[in-house]
Amino acid sequence: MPTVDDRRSENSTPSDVGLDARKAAILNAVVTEYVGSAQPVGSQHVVDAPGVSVSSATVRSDMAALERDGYLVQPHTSAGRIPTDKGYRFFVDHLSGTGSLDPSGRLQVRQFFDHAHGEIEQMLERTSGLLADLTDCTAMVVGPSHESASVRSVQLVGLGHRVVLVVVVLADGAVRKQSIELTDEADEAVLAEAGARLAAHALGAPLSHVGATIAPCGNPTVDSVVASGVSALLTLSEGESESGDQLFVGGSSRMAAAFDAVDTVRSVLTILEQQLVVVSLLRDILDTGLTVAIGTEHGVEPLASCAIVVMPVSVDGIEAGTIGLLGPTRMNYPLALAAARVVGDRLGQRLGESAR
Amino acid sequence: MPTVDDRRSENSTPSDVGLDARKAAILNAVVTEYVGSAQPVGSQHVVDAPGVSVSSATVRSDMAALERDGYLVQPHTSAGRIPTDKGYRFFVDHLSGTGSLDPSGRLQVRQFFDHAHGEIEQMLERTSGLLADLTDCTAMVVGPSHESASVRSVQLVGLGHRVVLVVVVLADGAVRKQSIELTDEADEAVLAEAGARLAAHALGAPLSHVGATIAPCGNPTVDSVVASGVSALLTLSEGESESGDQLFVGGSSRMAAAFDAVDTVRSVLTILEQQLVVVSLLRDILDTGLTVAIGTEHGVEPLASCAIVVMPVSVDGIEAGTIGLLGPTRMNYPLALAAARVVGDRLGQRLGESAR
DNA sequence: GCCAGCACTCACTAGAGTGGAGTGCCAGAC
DNA sequence: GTCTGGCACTCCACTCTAGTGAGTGCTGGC
Repeated sequence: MPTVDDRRSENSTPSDVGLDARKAAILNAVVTEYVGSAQPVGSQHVVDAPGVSVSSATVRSDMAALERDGYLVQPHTSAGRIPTDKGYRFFVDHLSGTGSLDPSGRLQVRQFFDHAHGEIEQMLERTSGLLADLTDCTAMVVGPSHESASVRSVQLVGLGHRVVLVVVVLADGAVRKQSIELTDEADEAVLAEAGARLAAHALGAPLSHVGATIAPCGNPTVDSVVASGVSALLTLSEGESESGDQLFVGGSSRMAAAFDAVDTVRSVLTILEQQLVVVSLLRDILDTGLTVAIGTEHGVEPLASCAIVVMPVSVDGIEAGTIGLLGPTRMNYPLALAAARVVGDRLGQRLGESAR
Repeated sequence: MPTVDDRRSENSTPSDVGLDARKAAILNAVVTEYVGSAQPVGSQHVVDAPGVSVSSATVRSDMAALERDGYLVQPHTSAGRIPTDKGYRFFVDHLSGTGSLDPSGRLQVRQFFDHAHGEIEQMLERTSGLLADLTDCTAMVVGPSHESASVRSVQLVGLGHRVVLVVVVLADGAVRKQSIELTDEADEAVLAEAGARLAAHALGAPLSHVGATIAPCGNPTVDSVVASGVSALLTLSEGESESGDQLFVGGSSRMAAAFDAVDTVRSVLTILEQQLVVVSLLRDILDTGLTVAIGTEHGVEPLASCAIVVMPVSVDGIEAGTIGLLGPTRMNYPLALAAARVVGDRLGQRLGESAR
């Protein structure tokens, strides 16, 4: 099977790929060349590629066959060839499984995780920047879902003059807050009492399981505060499910470098601004079992000239987030895959350490 | 003085502006036309503008004078005129003070604030989207600074197996968290005790005033937890000052529509990705007493073809954030100013309500 | 001070010509 | 069969050359 680093393909059998070894080598060479140059690739540029030891005439006839089969296109007659989405698909499907980063990239990753500190949100944000730097793609990092995390603590903090902050800590370390306005002033004792009752009510189960009602204790002041508190919890639960998971996008400026049509850039950026769309897009790709979605393979029309590399981040085998890399279809797939894999692994380890 | 809505300028005296009324009217017309069309404006297009009731020949001679004085430029001989930064500066300096939004924009703002809910961060984020929609600019919203807010609550929440979360609530409702890892397991009682000691230590003063040491209480387990807690507080304090205020950027895709040179777009987006740069840029502009910074008036070179409208958001007279609008120098200044003013006012009111 | 008229400038467009990178095809060699 | 060198062909990208028109500056008269 052809590998990323050395494109030896003599040992790939025609039957398992639908393309004989030489055609596969030619296709690989065209993709690699085109990714680098963004120019249609002619037969002459391919003859020196490894695995292709034939004349340009032979390459031409193979390229014509590849075009018939839908792997390549010509922008016009008498131009070189450009890979189609199907061509890219073949390319990524036949990459070796474990392409790795170059040394300087590996160093960058190591340094990043050695110096990473701060809370999870900050780390995810910075990770998106790291990935963008490594790959020259736009990076999307989705944080772990907190929907199933149980409530570990509920506390009421008075902010003065009838305004009270409900602070909820979840078992995975996430903190949520919601301010409520009381009808009457409440002193510290009342807040403590109400906080204790709320805690008893909500502790141990996820926010979504918090009941809407709570038995009154008899003290009307406390009961009214508790009622407000419960509705705050419900609001929080709602927010948790509707806003989806946290998304961090880094390096969106790279999209401007990737295309020269300014409206492509605009429409891609518009998509990136819609958290919900991006998160569910990544979700969808993962659900269909893909790691790379090329062109129209995902359904989002404005991203038709883009490819997306997705990598789940797992902590101790449990999925705890997603990494996504967005670039033009002519992105550097081996690099993107390697970067996503390495950073995803390290990130998973790191999250595991702090969550234990 | 010329106004935004009707460009009557007969009552402006030459002395107070450096330009006679007709020249000012012509300049206004050129700016308005150019903002709309992005095409150099010829003398013919200006003769019908209000305040200009002369022939194109006369307009031409005035335009030549305006060019001599640096308000206009020609891209090339025999082309129309384009405003210079100085021209835009004159334009904005002589706008009527209170341009207002069109009815549909006002409606949009009203609806937004009627339906706005959730905590402050979420609201600021959405506000940036609203502003971008209203003005077709990229919107930047800087949240209130929490640096001087005093600590209202400190709580330790065990997350299991030696990991403890320090949760700090500030008087303005901001919540900060920092996880710490203990050397030994600590039970609830120890955490409560340590939490109480930390609270006594930190309460009432801003995070930056938290002392680095705290007298031991004798119980070595508690003392070790307290020590970790103090260092967590210091880490938080550090984070507070170094990361600057929270920034929300909305509608960055609008920058792609604003320029047709793709590398201008890229360099502008690159700037927008740097929180610290953007926040201090807005700060600087406000500090120099400007509301609008055009072209190179702010020092950031990659934004030379951009203009920035800045509007402080104040709650009860105290500055509590900043609104910024970023667009090309040929942006719609009256609209941007009006939107920033209206949204800034409403946002200030809103923040006041919930913080009271 | 304003304006009609005039000569002039120069980006933009269209069309013709050219060079070159690339192709498809074919006949012959292995 | 498969590969290859050779050849005719295609068509983009580039250059060059008008031609067009929107725009200018200037001038002389009102």
